[in-house]
Amino acid sequence: MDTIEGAGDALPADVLNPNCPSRVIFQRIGDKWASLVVQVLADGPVRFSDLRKMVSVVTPKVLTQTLRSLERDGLVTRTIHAQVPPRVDYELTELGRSLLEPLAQLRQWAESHVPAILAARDAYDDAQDEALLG
Amino acid sequence: MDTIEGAGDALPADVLNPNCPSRVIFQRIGDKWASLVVQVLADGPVRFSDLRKMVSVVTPKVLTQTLRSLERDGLVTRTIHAQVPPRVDYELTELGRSLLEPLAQLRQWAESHVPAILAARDAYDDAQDEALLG
DNA sequence: AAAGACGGTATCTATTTGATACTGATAGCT
DNA sequence: AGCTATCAGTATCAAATAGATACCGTCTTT
Repeated sequence: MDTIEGAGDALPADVLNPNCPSRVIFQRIGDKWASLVVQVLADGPVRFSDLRKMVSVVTPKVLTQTLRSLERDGLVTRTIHAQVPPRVDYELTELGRSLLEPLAQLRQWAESHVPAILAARDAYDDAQDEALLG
Repeated sequence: MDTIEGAGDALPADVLNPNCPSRVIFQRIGDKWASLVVQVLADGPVRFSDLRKMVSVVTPKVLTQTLRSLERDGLVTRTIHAQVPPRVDYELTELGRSLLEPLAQLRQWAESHVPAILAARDAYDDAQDEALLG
């Protein structure tokens, strides 16, 4: 397989090509809200208003955008129930569910390394302050 | 542990709290360029200009921003060599290296599911077009 | 008749990202 | 001496994205 010079063999050249599909997908996973929504849907269908409560502080516009793109990518289904008041359920597809495991591992990493990262931030910011104040 | 009502027990309430540290970290991981840079640094130190070539299309400003925040979070070190022309090497810290594994798994997922996602996109877009054209 | 639940959309502003041009130090060439 | 190139970034401005806030239509309940 082709590799980028200097990058070693671990990373296929593809990932670095801006037109490469896996890069596109990596950006979807990296979307600010998408991975959070996926995890919230882990246990079954959730309706729009409940999603808003669970993924607090997200505005309805942005939540809609997020859900639309997840739907477009086949990770989530949207089901309208003909009721009043309306009920729209969002649910993970098989594909969406398959994403839960790698996401959970990433979350695990995050949770176990939060202290180290926050400590690093504090140290860095302190150093910056000192440099500014002389 | 506290959980959000309706979310099941798999997801701790913390992750949904906007002030929760793990959410902050999740956004860093989800940063558009950060995870890419980390993976490019997997095999050892890389200098700024090489990073630009490898993570193609990223502008120097954005690359600098990305590197600064990775440095702040203790994932990357920045070493200036007193040379001319200047040489600045970026290298993963132990903490940064520990992120490689979960990232690799995510990438693996991405690569093996690209076809399904692209197919879903095409189908979705076709359906949209049809709806518009009547 | 009035108010509320629900799933959004519309509009406007603030923040982030990106394109492009440029800087300062020095080395090597002519 | 003057010209050009390398390198690691900044500066400046435009474009895309995220976010705050207000509003809509349908129906039910009070």
